[in-house]
Amino acid sequence: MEIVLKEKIKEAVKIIYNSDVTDELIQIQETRKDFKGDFTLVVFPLLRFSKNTPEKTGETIGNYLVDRFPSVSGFNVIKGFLNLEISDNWWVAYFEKMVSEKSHLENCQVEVAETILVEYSSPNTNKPLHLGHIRNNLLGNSLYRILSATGHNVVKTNIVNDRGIHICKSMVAWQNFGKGETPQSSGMKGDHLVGKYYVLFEKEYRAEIEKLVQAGTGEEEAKNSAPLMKATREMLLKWEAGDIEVVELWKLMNSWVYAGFDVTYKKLGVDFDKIYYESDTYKVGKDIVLSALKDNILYRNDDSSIWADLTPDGLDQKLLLRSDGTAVYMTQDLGTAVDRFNEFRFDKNIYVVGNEQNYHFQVLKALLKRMGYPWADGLIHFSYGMVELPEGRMKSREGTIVDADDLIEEMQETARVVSLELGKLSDFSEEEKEDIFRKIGLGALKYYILKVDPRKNMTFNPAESIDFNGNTGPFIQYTYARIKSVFRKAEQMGITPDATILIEAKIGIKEIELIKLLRKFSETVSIAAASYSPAVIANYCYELAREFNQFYHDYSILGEEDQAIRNFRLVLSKLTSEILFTGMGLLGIEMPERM
RNA sequence: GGUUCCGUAGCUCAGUUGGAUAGAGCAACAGCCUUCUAAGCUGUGGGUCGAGCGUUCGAGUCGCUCCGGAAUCACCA
Repeated sequence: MEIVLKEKIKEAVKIIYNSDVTDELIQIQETRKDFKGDFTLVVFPLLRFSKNTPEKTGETIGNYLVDRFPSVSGFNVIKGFLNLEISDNWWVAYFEKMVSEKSHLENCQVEVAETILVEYSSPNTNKPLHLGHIRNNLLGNSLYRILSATGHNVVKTNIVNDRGIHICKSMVAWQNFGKGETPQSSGMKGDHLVGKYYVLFEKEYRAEIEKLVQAGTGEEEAKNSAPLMKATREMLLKWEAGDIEVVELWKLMNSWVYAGFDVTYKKLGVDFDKIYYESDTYKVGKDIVLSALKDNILYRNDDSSIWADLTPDGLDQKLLLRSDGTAVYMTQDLGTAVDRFNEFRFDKNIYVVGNEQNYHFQVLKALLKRMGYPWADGLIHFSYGMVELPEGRMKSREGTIVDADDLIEEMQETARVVSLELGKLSDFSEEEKEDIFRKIGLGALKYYILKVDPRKNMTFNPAESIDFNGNTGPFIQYTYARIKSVFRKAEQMGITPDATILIEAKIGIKEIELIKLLRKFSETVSIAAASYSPAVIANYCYELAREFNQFYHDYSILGEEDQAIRNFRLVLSKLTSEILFTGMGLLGIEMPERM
């Protein structure tokens, strides 16, 4: 409609003022709710042609449109804004077209489908997942869904940080203090068990440092010479050398962690097409670094560590291999990127990684370009904000880490309590009830996280549990369940919606408002895909649900006597439920049929 | 100190390329269930959009300066 209006206005300016206008001067937007009308032309930019007041210009163009364009049923001019009213018929016809479309995603398909890798999750195998990882997983997974929905060929990847000095820490701690404890013997989830030893390492390590400092050793010296740290460094060297005993222990402890992660991933509803392990890719990275050294792209320091000089790129010196020859984080990321390109020939490689690593990705891209990989341009750091507590960052030392498994459990528990209180599910089996609690609890959590602009830091207050009223996941799920309920009732009454006889119905204001919102769905998905923002879809779904609830409150659907109107409202409700289902599906949120 | 990001109602957040009187939810208060699910709907109060200057017919949005906060600049990941 906007496009047609633009053409008509162009034509009007041509005929009335004898001038050619460029598209960007014709600004059409939706009319604000407090004014009468559907679309608004901002007339200020056209004053240079009309050489008249904004009011006169608006009126002249308005008159022209009403005379020549039957879909424009009326207009009003307020200040420099020409508010155009579109006829009900046009809206109903448009609605009919929407209903007839096979898929609600039909209109947001990209012209050129790209191969896009989305890397998300990226856990360390030394501790369990926490709230920060939840944001990462939900964003990454939703991004995958959104990009796929617009027609791209998307591959979900995960890089597991399964090697490195931090992994050795939990291994050393387990060796020294573990007494052979296993997930089976302790009854602990594997990732939590390994995490326990990582925490223990830090504790014991600090104690050692303190002892040394008190004995007169310097702080730095103490950190380096503490027996636990020495043991850890030795273990890393042994690991890189392939020492059998170390590798076996490493495999064993990692297997515990993976079993634990799998449970959490499953609960969150995320998965991966291809999992990379740094224990594989760091070697590729090392080779790349060494060959770049040969080509004089890198340099070797006196202590034989290897560096890149990125000062010409406005960056710094960057270490790529330690003096003892072991790899750092950057080394393996180089390897992973090259590995991936060789396997997938991606157009884009999106890293869902927190904004604390902005610098890292700048360096990674600069390095790859320096090394002559032109595809490095396709590397995109999807930099999302941290999840903070009211008092600031989560800190393991202060025990403020919000554990992922605990949080998911709490959410389901809250859903259970609220649902049982409302008591609408009494005729369900225990199993069915649990499934609904799960959907609601996770819906609340996922929506809470995803409705926020991913780029921004967000605050989570553990003291206030996540809400189930207002702008929340359960609110939208509830709206959906309500519509489903209407349809169950309609079936009982022997009424089936008929999408082919809509035009006979007279429609009201709320109904047009709903149609307007439904119409914006595909555009919203396109914007979300282009801006990598699930939040855009979350907020859209909320707006749609709110609008529907108003309609639902103000109008009777099945109680309507006029059959054409009743049918229209049924079809309208049906489309709303489908859009809500699809939209929330892009966020990875399931919808219960009843709640 | 350098670089980057952020500052919108008491709290948590929206605010497409600059457009009209800046919006939601939570919390508070007041209403609405003999009628399709009240996890809902309606209303009231609550704002110098961190501050200032500039560009513009028009700035929460763009530019500059300052204030406040965060991240990063590791032989950590």
